[in-house]
Amino acid sequence: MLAIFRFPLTTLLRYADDAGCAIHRRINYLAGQLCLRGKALIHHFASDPDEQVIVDRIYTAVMEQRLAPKTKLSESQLCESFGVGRMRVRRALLLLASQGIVDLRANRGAFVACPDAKEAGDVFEARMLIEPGLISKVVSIISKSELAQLKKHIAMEDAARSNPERAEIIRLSGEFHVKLAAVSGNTVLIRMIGELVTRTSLIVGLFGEAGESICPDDEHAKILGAIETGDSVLAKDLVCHHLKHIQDGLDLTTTKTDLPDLNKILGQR
Amino acid sequence: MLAIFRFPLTTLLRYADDAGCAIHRRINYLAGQLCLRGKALIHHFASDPDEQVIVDRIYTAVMEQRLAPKTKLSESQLCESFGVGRMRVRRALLLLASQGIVDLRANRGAFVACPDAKEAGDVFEARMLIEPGLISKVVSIISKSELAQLKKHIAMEDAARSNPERAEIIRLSGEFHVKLAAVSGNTVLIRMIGELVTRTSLIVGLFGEAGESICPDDEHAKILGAIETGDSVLAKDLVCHHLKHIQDGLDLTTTKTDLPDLNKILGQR
DNA sequence: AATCAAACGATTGTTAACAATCTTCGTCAA
DNA sequence: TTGACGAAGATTGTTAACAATCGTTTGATT
Repeated sequence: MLAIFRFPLTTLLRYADDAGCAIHRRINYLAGQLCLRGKALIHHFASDPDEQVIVDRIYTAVMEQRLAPKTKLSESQLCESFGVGRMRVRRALLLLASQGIVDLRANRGAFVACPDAKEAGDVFEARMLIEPGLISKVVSIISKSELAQLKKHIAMEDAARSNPERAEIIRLSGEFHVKLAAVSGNTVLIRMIGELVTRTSLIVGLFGEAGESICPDDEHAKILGAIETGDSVLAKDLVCHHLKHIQDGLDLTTTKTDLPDLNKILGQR
Repeated sequence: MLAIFRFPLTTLLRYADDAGCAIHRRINYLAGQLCLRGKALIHHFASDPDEQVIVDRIYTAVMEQRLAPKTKLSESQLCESFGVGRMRVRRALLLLASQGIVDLRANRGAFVACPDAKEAGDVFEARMLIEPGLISKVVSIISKSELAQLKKHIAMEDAARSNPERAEIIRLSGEFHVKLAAVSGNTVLIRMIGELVTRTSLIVGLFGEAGESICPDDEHAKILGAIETGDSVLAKDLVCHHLKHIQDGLDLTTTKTDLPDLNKILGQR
C-alpha cells in the first residue's frame, strides 16, 4: 500500500489506466486523501504515540526488574503515567497478559506476573529447545555488519557491568538474546524469544540469588566468538551451557514473596 | 484459592487463628462472599460463557478453514453471532491479532490473516525447530493412558478421512500435534505449538494444492509408533519429515487470493 | 465522457457515565 | 481485645452515546 505513494500522481494514473475504472477511481481517492486534504495519512504515520508504546514501556520495565512481581498496575495510575485513556491501557494490559507478563484477575486489576517454580522450568525448557537451533541458523547467515553490531552490544554490556547499573545490565543481557534471534529474520521466532526473555527476567528477579549477576560475565562474548568462527556446534553448546548457567543460579525453593500464602499456612498443621 | 473452599467454615477459622487477624478477617470475608451472600463466587464459576470462548470459536473456525483468509470479521456481526457486547468482541479480536490469526487494520476492522510466503516459511521453520525437540521429551515421559488417548485420536482421524469431511480432517490433524505437545506438560510450549498449528492451517488453506490431504495418511500413526517403542531418534526424524512433507505440498508462488493487488498491477509494466 | 470533490451510510475508535465488585474502615457485640 | 457485620471509598467492568474514519455514491465541472 505504501509503495505506490512514492510515485507522482500522474504516473500513478497512467499506470492504472489499463487496470480498469475501479482502480483508477480508487487511486484518485487515495490521492485526494494524501495530497489534497493532507490529513488522514499524516495522522496515520506521525501521531501514534500509543498502543504498542505502552506495552513496550511496561515490557522493558519488567525486563529491567523495575517492576517487581505482584506489583499492582492500576488503570488510573497507568492512564496518568502515559497520558492516555483507559481504553488504551486496558488493551495494553490484555496484550501483556496474553504473553504471561501480567496477571489479569477479574475485578481486581492487573499485577505483574509472579511465576512459580514450574513456570520457571517451562520457560527455560522452551528456551533450551529453541535457542540452540536458532543459533545454528544465525551462524550460517549472519553478516559482518550484524556481527559488528552485536559486538557493540556486548561492549555496552561490559560498560554497564563496570559501573554496576543493575537494571541496565539485566536489560542488555536480555536484549542480546533478542538481537541474536533477530538475525535469523524469522519474525515468529523473534517474537517468541522476546517473550521468553522477558519472562526469564521476571524469573531471575524472583528466584535469582541477590549477589549474582544475571548473565555471567563473558559468556555472551564467547558465544559471539563461536558464531564469528562459524563453529555452529560450539555455539550451540555455549548457548545451552549459558542457559543452564542461569537456571542453576536460581533457587526455586525459596520464593521471595513474603505475602501470606493461605494454602501454605493451612497446610502447616 | 479454590482449595480452601472445600473445608467447612469453622475448620477454616480454627486453622487460621494462628495466622493473625488479617487472615482471619480475610477468610471471614471470603466465607461471606461464598456462603452468606452466595452470589459473587457462583457467578464467577458458572456464568462465564464469554471472553476466551469467542477466541476459541474463531480459532477453531480458522483451523477448520471455515473462515478463509481476508474474510472480514465485522464487530457487529460477531456481536450478534456470540450474543455479547462489542467490548468482548474487540478484546477477542485483539487477542487473536496478537497471535497472528487475525489482521487488525486501523479504522477498517479485523480480517482473517493472509500469510505471505515468507510468513509461511517462518512458521514452518519455527515448527521444525521446536517440535523435534519436544518429541524426544514426550517419548521419555509419555504414559500408557496418554498413548491410548492419542491412538484414539488417530482413529478419529481415520474415520474422518474415510468419509471425507475436509474441515474435520484438518482440525483433527492439527489437534494431533497440539495433543502431542500437551503430553510434555509445558504450558509455554503448548501455547506456542497451538498458535503455530493454527497458523499452519491458514497457510495450508492458502497455498495447499486442492486435491492433497493435509497430513498425509498414516504419518501420525508412524510417529506414534516410534513414540511407543521409545525410539526417540526415529520419532524426531518422522516429525521432521512430516513437517517437510506438508511444506513441500505447498505452492508458495501462486496466491489463491484473486483480490486486486495494486502493487502487482502497477509493477506489470 | 472523464475527473474531481463533496456528501452519505456504514463501520470503527473513543469517551464518559453507569453498574458491579473489591477493599478498607468503622461500629458493635461477645 | 477479638471477631462479625455493614457501609463507604476506590477500582474495575460494562454499556451506550458520540466522534472520526473509510469506501462508495452522487453530482458538478471541464
